[in-house]
Amino acid sequence: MEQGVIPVESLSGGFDLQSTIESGQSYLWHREDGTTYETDRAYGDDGWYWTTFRPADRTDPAVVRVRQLDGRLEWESGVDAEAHLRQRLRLDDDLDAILDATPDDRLLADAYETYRGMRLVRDPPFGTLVSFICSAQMRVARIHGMQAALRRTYGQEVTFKGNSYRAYPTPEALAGATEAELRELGLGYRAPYVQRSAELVATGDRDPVDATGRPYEAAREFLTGFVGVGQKVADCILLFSLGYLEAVPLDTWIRSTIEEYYPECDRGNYDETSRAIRAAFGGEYAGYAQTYVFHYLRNGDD
DNA sequence: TATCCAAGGTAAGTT
DNA sequence: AACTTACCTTGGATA
Repeated sequence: MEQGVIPVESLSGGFDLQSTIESGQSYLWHREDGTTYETDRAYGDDGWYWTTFRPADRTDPAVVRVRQLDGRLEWESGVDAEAHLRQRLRLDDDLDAILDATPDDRLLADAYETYRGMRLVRDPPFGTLVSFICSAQMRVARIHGMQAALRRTYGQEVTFKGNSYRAYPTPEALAGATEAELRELGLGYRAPYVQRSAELVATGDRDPVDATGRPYEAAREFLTGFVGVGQKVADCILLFSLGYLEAVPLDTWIRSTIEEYYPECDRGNYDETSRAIRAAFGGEYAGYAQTYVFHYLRNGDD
């Protein structure tokens, strides 16, 4: 077994593991005790989270577990996972600099203050694609539960420290699923969207990674070529997986935030409203502002 | 106990 | 191009 410790004080702006993982940006981590996100807000004080990833030099997926305890980020894995974690949890983002670059704004300041240390994630593209296809008209806990069900049903088994885990399903595995099977897992009308989009990836017709490198709005447009992916879900994939930190998904929470705090940004359509709110959120790191505001307001301003 | 409602929207059909 | 409507399921609110 490999393991390591990353001192939180070595990270600019600190780190908050539970907020980062359970703030609705990632559905690909799981609590070691099997409970879903938000069943106990204090879980992150010392609880382990696990996920799987595919190391570049291996064919089989690897498990990695992390927890935050006494200012230390501890990890365990079957492989050396530190580089992966730094990328996956964006540990090298200069949060202090990002905060400094954020517009002087009461709402943003309160949100950043309340959840200091929360970072964006950089999740694997396919899992992010599927997660956010599943997110349509769903609650955070259920979206998370759907991903757990997909792992259990279609994921490759991985053993770590004597325990059995399931890797996130491959595109091939979900492409081979039937709509009826996916409905059995509770995906509802999202079931055919997931199957068809997985098929696009599995056959090579379209890969979410190929959005990378395009200008932001062109990348968003590219992603809407998947089934079940509109502009909002495309923005989530860009922000939470592909590193487009200026992306601001216009979900119900941000729309009501715009109505209450930034009414002049409501331009009546997605494209123009997106441009306006991204400008209000400071442009380059607008997605960071979005994620803090989303988490802050969804938890009731506390 | 029964009914209603909204949940991090998208696709398809209509004007 | 802008505007409706249907869509699965379920936990929590309301009656």
